[in-house]
Amino acid sequence: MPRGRTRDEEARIRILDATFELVGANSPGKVTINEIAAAGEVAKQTIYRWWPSRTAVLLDALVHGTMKATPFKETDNLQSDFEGHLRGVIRLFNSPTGKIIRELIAESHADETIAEEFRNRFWQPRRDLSQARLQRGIELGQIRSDIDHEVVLDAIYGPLWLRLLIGHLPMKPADARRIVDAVWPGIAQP
Amino acid sequence: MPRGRTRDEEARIRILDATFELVGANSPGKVTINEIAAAGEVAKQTIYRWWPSRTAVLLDALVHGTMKATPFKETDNLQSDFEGHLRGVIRLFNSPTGKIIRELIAESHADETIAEEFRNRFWQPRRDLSQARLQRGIELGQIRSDIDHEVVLDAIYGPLWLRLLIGHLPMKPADARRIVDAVWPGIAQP
DNA sequence: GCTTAAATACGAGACTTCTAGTATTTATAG
DNA sequence: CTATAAATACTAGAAGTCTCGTATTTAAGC
Repeated sequence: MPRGRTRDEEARIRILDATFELVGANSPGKVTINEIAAAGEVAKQTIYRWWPSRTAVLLDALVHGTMKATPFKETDNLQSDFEGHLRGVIRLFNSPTGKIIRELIAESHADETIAEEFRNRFWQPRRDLSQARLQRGIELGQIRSDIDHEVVLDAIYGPLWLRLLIGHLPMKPADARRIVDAVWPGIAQP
Repeated sequence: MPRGRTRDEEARIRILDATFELVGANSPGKVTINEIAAAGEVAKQTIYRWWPSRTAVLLDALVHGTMKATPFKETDNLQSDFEGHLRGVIRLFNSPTGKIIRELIAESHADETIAEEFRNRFWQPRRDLSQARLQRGIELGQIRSDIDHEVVLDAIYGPLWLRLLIGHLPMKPADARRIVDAVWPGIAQP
């Protein structure tokens, strides 16, 4: 047991909650560290004692505020499982979470460390989930075995990310069906 | 003919060229206006006389440096036309142009004006090109007529954008074939 | 047990640094 | 005479650092 005052766990949670809420609520512009500190009722230095940068706080807030993975059912109909999962992710992206993701992607451009952490802590776990399901589909003979997993996953989830980041069109939960329908014939076992 | 000294056209080009080169060459971090001014051998105020913001310069530099649209052949084989076009775009995204696009997307997050201009001046023209080709395919009976164009285009080009912006995997020109192959069965006229 | 010292965290806010964008002044081209 | 360009000082705002006083917890001395 280390000596000294212990970390204020409630402060940590207040910081992450405040960050998540501020970024999700405030329109595009940046949320400053001072605002986060004020909203979390915490001194700025308390933030910098535990996080190396503003962006690191954002990333933690994202992971903290989106803990529960979007569910991925496992029925005997793989196609509708994917459709359901995609629909869930679409909903997630249309919530405040979407704004935080956008901001993190933006910041990632200037900070490869954050880019990597984003992939490791947010992107990859979800990716692995879909990937495993795809693999299972192959073993069950529902999916062609000669496909490039990465390309298929990018084709299914890419349109959603594209619309989130470019903003040319909204992405509705109902689009999940269209997307999966468009891609499925190319990957299903004939 | 306007009175007074005329605009220095060479300076304008030096600014755009310098911007394009600096963003493309320098690793992730931001290129500052001062650096651009120095590299273009121009006073900072000369930049702000003609562009409203740093990001506006970036956007002009992108359009200026990527003038020639990636070619879109029109043979009797629509599938391979799409594949060829996608291959071209992949190559473009792997060049310095890719970095400028990433930076612009990042900046767009905090500036909806730029986001809109980016879509209008870079995204939409290319989108329209692909869209027209898709429409033509329908008229020729090669493509199903009941598909959602937007979703199909997002599925074809989404993976590329995804890999550019997330950086989880590189996108090679050879992937163009895999992507189009994956999507095509879902849209081709049976 | 009780007191005290050591170690660490927190709050508050001044301070530093960096960069976008503005303003001013002087020179130069049409 | 008029508008642009160069040079450079200036303003504003935000990230991140530093300092100081205070609070909290463990360990040592008695």
